[in-house]
Amino acid sequence: MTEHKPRLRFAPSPTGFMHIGGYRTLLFSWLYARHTGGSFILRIEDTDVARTVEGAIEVMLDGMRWLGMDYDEGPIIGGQYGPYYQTQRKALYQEYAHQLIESGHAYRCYCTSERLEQMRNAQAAQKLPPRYDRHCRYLTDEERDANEAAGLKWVVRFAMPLEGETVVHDEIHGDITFKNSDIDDAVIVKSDGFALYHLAHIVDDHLMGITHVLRGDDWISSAPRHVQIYNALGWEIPLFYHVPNVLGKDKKKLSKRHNAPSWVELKEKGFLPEAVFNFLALIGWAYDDKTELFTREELIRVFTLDHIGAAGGIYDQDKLLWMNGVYIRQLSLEDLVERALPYMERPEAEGGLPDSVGRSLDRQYTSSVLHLEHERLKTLGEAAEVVSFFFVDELHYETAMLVQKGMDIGRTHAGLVRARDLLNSLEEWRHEVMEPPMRELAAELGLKPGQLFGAIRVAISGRTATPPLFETMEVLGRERSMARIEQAIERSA
RNA sequence: GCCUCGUUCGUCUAGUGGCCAAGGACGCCGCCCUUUCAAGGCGGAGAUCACGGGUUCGACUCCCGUACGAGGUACCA
Repeated sequence: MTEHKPRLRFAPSPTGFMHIGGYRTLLFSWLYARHTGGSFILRIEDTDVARTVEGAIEVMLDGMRWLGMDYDEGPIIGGQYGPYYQTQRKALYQEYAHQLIESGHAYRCYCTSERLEQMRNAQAAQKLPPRYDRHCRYLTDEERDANEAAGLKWVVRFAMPLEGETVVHDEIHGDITFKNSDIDDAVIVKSDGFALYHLAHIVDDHLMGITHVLRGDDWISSAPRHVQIYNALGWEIPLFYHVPNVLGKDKKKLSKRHNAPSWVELKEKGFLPEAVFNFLALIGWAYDDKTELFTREELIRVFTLDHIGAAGGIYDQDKLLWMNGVYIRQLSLEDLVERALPYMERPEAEGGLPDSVGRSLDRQYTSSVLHLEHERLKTLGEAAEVVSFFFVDELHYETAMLVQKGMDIGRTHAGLVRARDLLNSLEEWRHEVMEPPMRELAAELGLKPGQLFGAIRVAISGRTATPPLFETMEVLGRERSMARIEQAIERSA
């Protein structure tokens, strides 16, 4: 019944940790599958055993989970088109490789890597494009038998048509035409018997009934080879969408070493997955000329493939930061506390509160602290730093910070003394109660509110920027606030 | 080198022949609000739509070329 529904796949290879650009392409496929009610399949392209990195798949799957993307068929959960690891499909590829050889579309190549290297060097010297010279394509039966008898190792190469053109129909770029003579005979099965991407993904996509292939546009150059293989096998070609890659600030393809964060880093910095999800959807895709804040459900509803652009987009962390702030502000206070707590409670070295602060944090108190900081936060990760003065016993600041613009140490001291006395005389420790008389005091002292309040702000927090002063003091508590003002009075004496 | 793709404000982008002397957002600047910092409101700078030719009554939108950028050119994906 889902037979004619779209089936999309994402096929990562576990050769490293996938960066955020990979998730963007994954997101597009996932969104479209969900938009159409089709299926989303995950397939692990692990044929390059030598480069496989331990744990890469798990981290990748965790990233999907973090971002809120599920899949209908794939590793762990399986599915009716499995297995979903290419290393477990080896026999399948060999079968089709054999079929291609039988039909004359592929051949065994016995060239050694030494010979190939020599050949390429010679081509480079003559400024020719490096291309396999098809030496083994034209071996006689006798030569072939001799090679086999000698037990030479071989690979399978796909025999590209020598003449003519291949047109790749791409839903984003339109038709792209290649001269067949520009494309050499690629290896499709290695000497260890494993198929390469060029063969494996075609066999899999076909057998798994994939209807839409979304992949990075760096695949365009090998796409003509793929259509030829589809043709040779007599299979229907899925719709191709070569989506633009996400670029780094230097406009180069993202690479983990270089300029791309992994989802783990984003999580550690305290970006919300829903913000990252929203942000990612907007690189290379746009709904209209103004809407850019979307919930997951909205995105699923409005996401279509025809709005994907053709040009590569740069990953702009500043905008992500802004969007994350928007999402944080939309959180209820309870949610904020719930989600910020783990960040605040991690070790100081990892960005948490100073280790001197006992864990676990008092929820009620943290909640009132976060209430004040809510609209000021851009990431969950920065919470600890910004609110630490609420939790710490000792404040560290330069005495000079107490002195506000247009003030001197003497007047500051005097102001603090008068403020202390006034505050001490208050019946209630609520900001509405503190503020009016404090304003009067400032006026009486001939000071601007900021001059008096600024000094107190530094006294109670050790900082020049905090949430509104009296609310801060209310949360900090009477004891602690007065003790800190007292200290400031001593320091400024 | 060869092949291919791409090119609208610094960045993400809207724009599918007239609605565009190009709209939104981030960032930046200024003003307002204001006890600081944010948030919010208002305003501003910022793109001769890479350049040059066509096609057309009319082009950011179609075609060709050039430049620049990127990708590919592996028994990697």
